Amino acid sequence: MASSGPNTLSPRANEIVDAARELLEEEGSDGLSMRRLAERIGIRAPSIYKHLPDKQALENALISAGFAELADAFENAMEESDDPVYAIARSYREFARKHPHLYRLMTERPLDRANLVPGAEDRAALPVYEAFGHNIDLARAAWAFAHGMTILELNNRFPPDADLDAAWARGIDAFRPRS
Amino acid sequence: MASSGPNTLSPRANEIVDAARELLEEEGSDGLSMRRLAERIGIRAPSIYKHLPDKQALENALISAGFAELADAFENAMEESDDPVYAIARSYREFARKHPHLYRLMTERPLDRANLVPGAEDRAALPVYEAFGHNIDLARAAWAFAHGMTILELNNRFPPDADLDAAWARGIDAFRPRS
DNA sequence: GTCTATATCAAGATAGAC
DNA sequence: GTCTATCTTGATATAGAC
Repeated sequence: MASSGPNTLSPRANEIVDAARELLEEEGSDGLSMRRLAERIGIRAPSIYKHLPDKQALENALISAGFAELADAFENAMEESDDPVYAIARSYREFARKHPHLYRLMTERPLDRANLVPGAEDRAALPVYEAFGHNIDLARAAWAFAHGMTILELNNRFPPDADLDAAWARGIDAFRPRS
Repeated sequence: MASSGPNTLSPRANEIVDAARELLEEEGSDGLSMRRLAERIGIRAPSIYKHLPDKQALENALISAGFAELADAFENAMEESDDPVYAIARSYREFARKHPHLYRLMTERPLDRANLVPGAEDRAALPVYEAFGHNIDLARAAWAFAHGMTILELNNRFPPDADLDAAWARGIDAFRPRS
């Protein structure tokens, strides 16, 4: 039977979400308005509401997709590396660099968890938990470090001459299980 | 001679900034509009512009004050403790908990450094640098950890049952210089 | 599935009188 | 130093016709 969950969108709705993703990545959250999105598709803003209930639903679809992609990246990285901590850190940083506006959307506000694709967040979290030896406190601390580095860089908070590779390396080293 | 720097505000302007601080702390950045600020003071919004050039100037004054207070907190904490890393981390977390909306304002966007009170940011950064043995990469990584923990908590990103004290402790431990 | 027209709201900022 | 009046912009969203 057909699911009525938040992940089931009509084909047309999916086209709109795809366009929203492009708009988001090009112009950031501020550029992602219903009007501008409609303009890009070639329709009028009110028409969007025939396919998606509101803007929150649009953002939830983008965020869910983001978590799925991040989970893919983590899983691939873990397979190809014998240094899990480094693999996770590098793919986290890479994801954020590649999709800075999506990353912001995914992290800057509370999640509307009830309306995300079920399991998407957990699937992304699991490889992190595993990479840190199932130590939940360590995994959370390491995530905080990675998010802090990422968002402070996106917000231009480090001096222009700061060696961020070195800071990342120092942090990764700090969180690596000690022999 | 009188300075014409960004830190010289008229007495009336300072009253307005004080009211803005209250409004910010009570209602967050979204509540801090020129109209609502004026309402709180008992004047009309356009009158504010006779004392401050624009909203950015208002925010810069708030941010500069925030850095000064954070620097005070760091300096006091360093004096009273023989564990600099812990002292910095605890006072950082305490500042953010006490002034979550100000903390957000101070960290969520690029700084308009040219128009902040000169030296305010540096004065807050110095104790951090010193606490981490003048290791700039370590200091930056530790800052990223602290900011990540803080902002992820403010954004409600940890599970409700997460033991954040434990995650903080684990992170602080990771960044403490090893014997 | 898309349209026009509109409701509703709120923001930052300026001109010019008093 | 404050006022009224106004400009300009832009957002989400709904009603109802086609």
